Amino acid sequence: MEQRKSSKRQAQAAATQELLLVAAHEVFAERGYQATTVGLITAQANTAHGTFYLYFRNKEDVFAKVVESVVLEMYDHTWSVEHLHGSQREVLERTLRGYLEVFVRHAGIWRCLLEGAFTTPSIEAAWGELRAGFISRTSRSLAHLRDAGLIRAVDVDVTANALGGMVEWAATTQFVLRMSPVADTTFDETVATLTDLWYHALFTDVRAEHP
Amino acid sequence: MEQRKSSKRQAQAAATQELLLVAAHEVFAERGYQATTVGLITAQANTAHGTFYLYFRNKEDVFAKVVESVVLEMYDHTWSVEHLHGSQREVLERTLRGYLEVFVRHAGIWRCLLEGAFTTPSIEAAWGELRAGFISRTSRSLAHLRDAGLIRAVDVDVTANALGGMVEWAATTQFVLRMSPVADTTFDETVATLTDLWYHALFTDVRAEHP
Amino acid sequence: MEQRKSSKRQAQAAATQELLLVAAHEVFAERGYQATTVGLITAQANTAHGTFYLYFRNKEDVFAKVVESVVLEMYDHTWSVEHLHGSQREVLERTLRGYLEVFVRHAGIWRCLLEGAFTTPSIEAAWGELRAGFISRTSRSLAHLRDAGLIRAVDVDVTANALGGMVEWAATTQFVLRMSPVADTTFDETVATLTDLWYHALFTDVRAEHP
Amino acid sequence: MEQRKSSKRQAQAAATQELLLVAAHEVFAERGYQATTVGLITAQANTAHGTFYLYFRNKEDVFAKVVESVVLEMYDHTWSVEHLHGSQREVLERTLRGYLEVFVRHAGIWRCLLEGAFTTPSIEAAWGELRAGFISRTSRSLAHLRDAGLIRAVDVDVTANALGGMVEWAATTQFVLRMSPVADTTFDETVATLTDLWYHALFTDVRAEHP
DNA sequence: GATGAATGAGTCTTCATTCAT
DNA sequence: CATGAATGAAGACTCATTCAT
Repeated sequence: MEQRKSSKRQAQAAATQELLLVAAHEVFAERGYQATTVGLITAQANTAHGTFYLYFRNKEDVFAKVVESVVLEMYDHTWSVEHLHGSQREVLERTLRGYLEVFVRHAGIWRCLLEGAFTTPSIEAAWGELRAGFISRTSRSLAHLRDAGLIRAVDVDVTANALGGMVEWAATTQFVLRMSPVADTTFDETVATLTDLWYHALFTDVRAEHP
Repeated sequence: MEQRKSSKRQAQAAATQELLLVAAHEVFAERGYQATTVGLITAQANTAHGTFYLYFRNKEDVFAKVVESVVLEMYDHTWSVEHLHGSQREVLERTLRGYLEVFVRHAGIWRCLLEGAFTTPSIEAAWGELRAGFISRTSRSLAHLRDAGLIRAVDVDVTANALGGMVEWAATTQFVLRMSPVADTTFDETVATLTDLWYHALFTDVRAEHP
Repeated sequence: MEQRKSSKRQAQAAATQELLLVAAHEVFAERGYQATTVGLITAQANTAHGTFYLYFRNKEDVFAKVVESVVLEMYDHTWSVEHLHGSQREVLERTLRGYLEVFVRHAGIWRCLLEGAFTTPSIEAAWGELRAGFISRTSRSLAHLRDAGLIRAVDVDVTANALGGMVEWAATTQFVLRMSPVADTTFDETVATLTDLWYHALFTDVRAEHP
Repeated sequence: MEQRKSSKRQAQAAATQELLLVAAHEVFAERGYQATTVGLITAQANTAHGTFYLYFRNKEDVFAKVVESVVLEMYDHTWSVEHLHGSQREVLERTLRGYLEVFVRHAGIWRCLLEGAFTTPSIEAAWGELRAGFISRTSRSLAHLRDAGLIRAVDVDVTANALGGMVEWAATTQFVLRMSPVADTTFDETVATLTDLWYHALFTDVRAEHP
């Protein structure tokens, strides 16, 4: 009897936490990091103000939890040797396209993440970890390709950070900040150009494939 | 006599404004945008709180003034066809090195600018303007080079934004956020790799120069 | 149980709001509109500064709430045809006496209301509404009396505003501003004279009643 | 030589003071008492901020000086026995019309005066003095008329304050506060009704003149 | 588990007034 | 006489966090 009651309570608790998490996601995505207040989150969740503090230490804490899932999804679309079918260039394009699609879908949270990272050390650190994993995986892929003679000999860490960052930042300036002169460029043009730049920057068979 | 009086006054006023500007620069660079308060700035400048409002409308206003000079200096180190002496690659390297040197020197303000841009619409807009100028100049240079047959046919706007952003963001992740795995990469390595990527991504005489 | 909890909470909240309202009333009456600060109100109520903002948007908001009850009470003592028992003159005197008694009791708030009205557009508007209701009712009463041939043919709107205002302003100069030469006139003298003026200004049976 | 210089200086000083006085008048009339700042006055006068304090102790001080002339002009249009030509009623009407014309012309300052009086004790006192003079003169006139048997036996002080206040306040509600229902009444209607009310409230030959 | 009332620290901004030039 | 730079006190408002119920 006690048991059942307790598990019921646990379920209830989990549901409430999820409720708050979803509400937080929505508010963060819409209003940004610092403009989001605990009050707005609980209002969105139809919860009492105090309930928030049963599940999260503070705004930083929820945000970390909201961000994690989103960022993981984004960085999961990493280009990895395992997915190689088709030519290198096609693989590259598919990968970049996948990444950018997720990016556009989560533009609000991404923007909020950048804001939070520049504002709050713990968020900066958390994001740094997630991003490092992504860059390292890219870096290892590049090392494989280099060892296989498919790409030029480059410093794979710096290169992974630079080219990965190129995509990340091009997407941010275009889809989040909507900066000119690229504000009106189409998604496909962007994918094509970024693929092209990655490809020529690294691959050795450039002349062969595009005579 | 009247003249001298007046000019003395003006000099004094200008000095106070400069004092506040320098103080603001220091505080912003050290503590970031939102953590900076008018009180901290006036304390740093050893002026009364109210004095601040004699010279600036509010925090946003000083920040705009602090940022402008810094960003202009940064974006002035743009790569332009006029400076072409030596091989293309050498010009490119010199340009990137110059940009990155200014960048490292002003890392604190740059970080603060990003934070402010993600926080405050007016800062976002102001930075957008400055950056657009920089990207457009790069874009025009690329168009010249392309017309001269020195680089491949690319979408110059997207490319300028992507490659310009690559440098901007690589510098940010490495020198401002100190993210692994590039946190400990040397300045020279970064310059070399970024130059290399730019070069191969665009130039047509790749094989000729590096057989 | 839930119910009782909730209603207890509600009672507590209502009590706090009432506490603040009473405190605000006291401070406003004593110090006037602009000299009253939220800090003074919360100090008087022994609550935290922030508590105030749980129940009121700002000073204007509390003031509106404080004023409403007082002004309604004041203007409720309007002379209306329904209350006619005794001669016209007796009814008139009873009405004016009632109004002036409430007036004297709330002199502090009345003074504050005038100050607020001349200072703050929204208060001016709110007071205007309340007063318009009062004047219109008087106006309608006058129309009835005129149609019944009891008073002379006059522009009832202008007359209601003028004679209503006469009482309002005589009371203000005497009981609020304590202006000479009426500062030391007794309450009863004032009632008598105002009644007399109203009466002769309007009624047709003047000669009959006071030959 | 010293003499001439000094008188020149005095003239200059007087001119500057006048300049500030006029500027203050304009600003007070337009923005009201508390919204007027020393800065606004000096800006309007094209004077340095500090110059103000050479001629006036503070805002209260200028305001007293601005108000005096205006109020005197207003209250000068008092109804006095000396001006009696034509019937009593005609004299009365001319007097009220004159008062209201001045009133409408100075509505801005009048409003400001009321605001200031309810805000600042010294202004209240100063206005009280001026107004007392006006009421007393009216009071004395009424005494004369009463002794001559032209008006009924009334308490002349209370009556002067009440009927004088009736006009003052009717004008305020209509021309300054634009309160309904009299906001759209014409000037002439108001003059006519106020005259009518004064007349019937006091004069003994009512039936004779208007059978 | 949930509630929501209460707290109070922290910042911005205005403006009267002074005083060195 | 005139200037205008500098001062600093004062008050409004927000919001993260706690805790009694």
